[in-house]
Amino acid sequence: MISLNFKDKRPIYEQVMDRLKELMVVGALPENTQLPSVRSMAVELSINPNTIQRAYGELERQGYIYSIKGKGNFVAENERLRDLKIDEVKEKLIEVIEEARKLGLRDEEIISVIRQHGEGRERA
Amino acid sequence: MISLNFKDKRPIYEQVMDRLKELMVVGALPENTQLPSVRSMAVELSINPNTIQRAYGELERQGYIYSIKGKGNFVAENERLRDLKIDEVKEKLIEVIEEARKLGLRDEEIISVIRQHGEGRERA
DNA sequence: GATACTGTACTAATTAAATTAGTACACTTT
DNA sequence: AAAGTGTACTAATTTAATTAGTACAGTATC
Repeated sequence: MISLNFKDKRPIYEQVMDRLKELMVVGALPENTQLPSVRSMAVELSINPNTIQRAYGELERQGYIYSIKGKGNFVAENERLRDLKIDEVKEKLIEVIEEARKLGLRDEEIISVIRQHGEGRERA
Repeated sequence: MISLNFKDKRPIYEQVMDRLKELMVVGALPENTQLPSVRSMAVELSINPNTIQRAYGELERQGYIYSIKGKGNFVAENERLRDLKIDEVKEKLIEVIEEARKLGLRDEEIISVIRQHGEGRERA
């Protein structure tokens, strides 16, 4: 389900979070799906259960999953998921835009970067 | 010239780099200006000279400054600076755009975020 | 040449954060 | 009761950033 990139110097729990978010948002993990248990996921990735626990805990805090003691961790509702992730991306986008403007780039220049980079995804 | 934010959990050398980049690109530090020596900057910020050395070394590697042994570190040419920073930001922008598209956002939606956020900077 | 700056390189010690290790306890299902 | 689940907690380890200290080379000035 997940594979780790050890070249990446970000913390493991963060990589796990990002990968799970992607799978959830894309629909590979539908809403209310039960995620692998903390222990089994740890075995699968050959890392410590505490690290998974941390990832799950953060994901729950952010609203991506919900957990039921004794039962497991489950994917949150689809609508919720998409909104959460879109908000995250918009946040990032705004940060970059502000940085670009500090450099004196005008909106039209920024937008042209988007258009020039984007090819063939419009009708997807 | 620089002040550190200890709440920020990014490495100090990275904060120093970003702040200097900003000062250089904005023009507060014109091209060929001599930067504070490794040792004096360290005293000013109450941190270790090695940390400044690392920041300067990285800045040179990235092309923002050039150093002359025995003389000091100096701000690179203006044209160079702006291009470097703009490339950085465009890189970041493209990453965010790609993430946004994965979520199914169309270019028009992304662009509308930019326009809605940007107010009053068009004529700056 | 001597002095006092500058950059640069290097090793060792310290600090802080992530990760691991191990244990314990509560809840659910069978 | 047994076997799974989540959760909390402390302690040890590992890793990266930072500090500490020293050394050496180039520049400028006297």
